[in-house]
Amino acid sequence: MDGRLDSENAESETGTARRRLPPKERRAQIVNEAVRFFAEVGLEGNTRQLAKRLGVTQSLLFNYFATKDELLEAVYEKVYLDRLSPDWPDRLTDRTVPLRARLLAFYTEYSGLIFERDWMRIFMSSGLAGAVLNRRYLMHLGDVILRPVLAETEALAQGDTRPTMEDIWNLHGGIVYIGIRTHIYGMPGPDDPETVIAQSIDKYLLYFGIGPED
Amino acid sequence: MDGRLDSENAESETGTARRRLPPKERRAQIVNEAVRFFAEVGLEGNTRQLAKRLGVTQSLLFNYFATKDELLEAVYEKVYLDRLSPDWPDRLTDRTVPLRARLLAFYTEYSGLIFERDWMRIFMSSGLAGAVLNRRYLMHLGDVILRPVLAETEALAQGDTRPTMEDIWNLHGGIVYIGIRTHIYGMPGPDDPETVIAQSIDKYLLYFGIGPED
DNA sequence: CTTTTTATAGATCATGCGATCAACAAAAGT
DNA sequence: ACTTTTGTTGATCGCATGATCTATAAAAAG
Repeated sequence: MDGRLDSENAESETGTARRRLPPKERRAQIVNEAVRFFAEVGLEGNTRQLAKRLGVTQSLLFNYFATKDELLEAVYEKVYLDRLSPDWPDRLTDRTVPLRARLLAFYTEYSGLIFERDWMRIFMSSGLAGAVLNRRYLMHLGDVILRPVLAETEALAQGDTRPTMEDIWNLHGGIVYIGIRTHIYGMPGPDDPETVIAQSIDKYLLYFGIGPED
Repeated sequence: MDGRLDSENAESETGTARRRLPPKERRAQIVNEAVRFFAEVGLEGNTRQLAKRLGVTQSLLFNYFATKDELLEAVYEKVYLDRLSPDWPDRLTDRTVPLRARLLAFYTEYSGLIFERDWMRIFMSSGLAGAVLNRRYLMHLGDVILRPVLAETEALAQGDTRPTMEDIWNLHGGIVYIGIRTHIYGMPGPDDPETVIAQSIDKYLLYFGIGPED
């Protein structure tokens, strides 16, 4: 259950065969395992268990991070970083491609990135804890993704109902909720998320009178 | 900040004017405050702080609940109970009323109940912690609300795309996500949630070719 | 008024946790 | 080979927390 050893950590059962790693490497190793660990047990998981998983002393952790909070910050950064690739604003506003195709491309890729247990759980935990990075991430998402989507929808909307940011949040929320259901609540999810995502987008576009090929 | 006294708890500044309450009353008082407390600080909030809020000794808590977990169970029950009034299955399937009106009635009332900080945060915390009550609640919701909605939609759907449970979850998730955004992530929400809810429902119905008056 | 009951307080225990520090040993430098 | 550097350990501190237990006093019972 717990005596989990990293295969690379060749500690034999006899005693402590200590391995020295270059600081960068060890730090990365710690953060990587910490992501998985805190995602599983919550942010209040204790450092001793984490150290045990790493096959390392608890005190070693404090050689790389002054406090547990500092370690958690590193976890947040690791998790949040590069989750939104910087070319999406451009791709979402590339009007040579139908809006439906753009949205579909974004949300299939994005959902592939975030419908992941570690990410989902840490994002939710840190959100509950009021982490600043959390809000920053959502603001960023609003700026570089949702706002462009709003502009693109506005440019194509046919009826008299104009889209608002709330419509985009609604689209977004409906999709993200799939991940919440499965990874936070532990409920069974859809067999094929892509289909569900495509339908979400179609519902959204239909409401504003936008056809699949614009 | 903390020296919060219940108005009914007339402890003067001089010393301990202890008040004896009938067990049922005190128990209820503890659970009520515990809901607010754990919603704020998370499920790992400590019993001493909670006791302080109640103007009561920490040891008293353990006179009413053998363990902290038992107290948390009581908190879950208190929070989850009567959140879904039992007449909704009937009202949702009452075909003398247009489906749009039924959905609107349900979600305006339901959102009024769940778009509340305490509920939202405890539901999310307990979900993350893997509480059984959480999954039970969602199964229940699926059975008594979402499944009927699916049946009603099926009966009225016009096009060739048939609705599935995932469509209902998508509608539901998009609406619930409003509460998550505001109360878990601490982001600003819509000025008027009812409008957003109405639009969600309209999107949903439009997709299946169902008019506002059926 | 007296006795009995019991809700509550106060002190304390046991443990788990974050954090510290001196000693050790594996590399790196010479 | 010897010295220096530094990644790592092991022991330990201080504190917070859940839980226990006995004494107390407010009601209830007689």
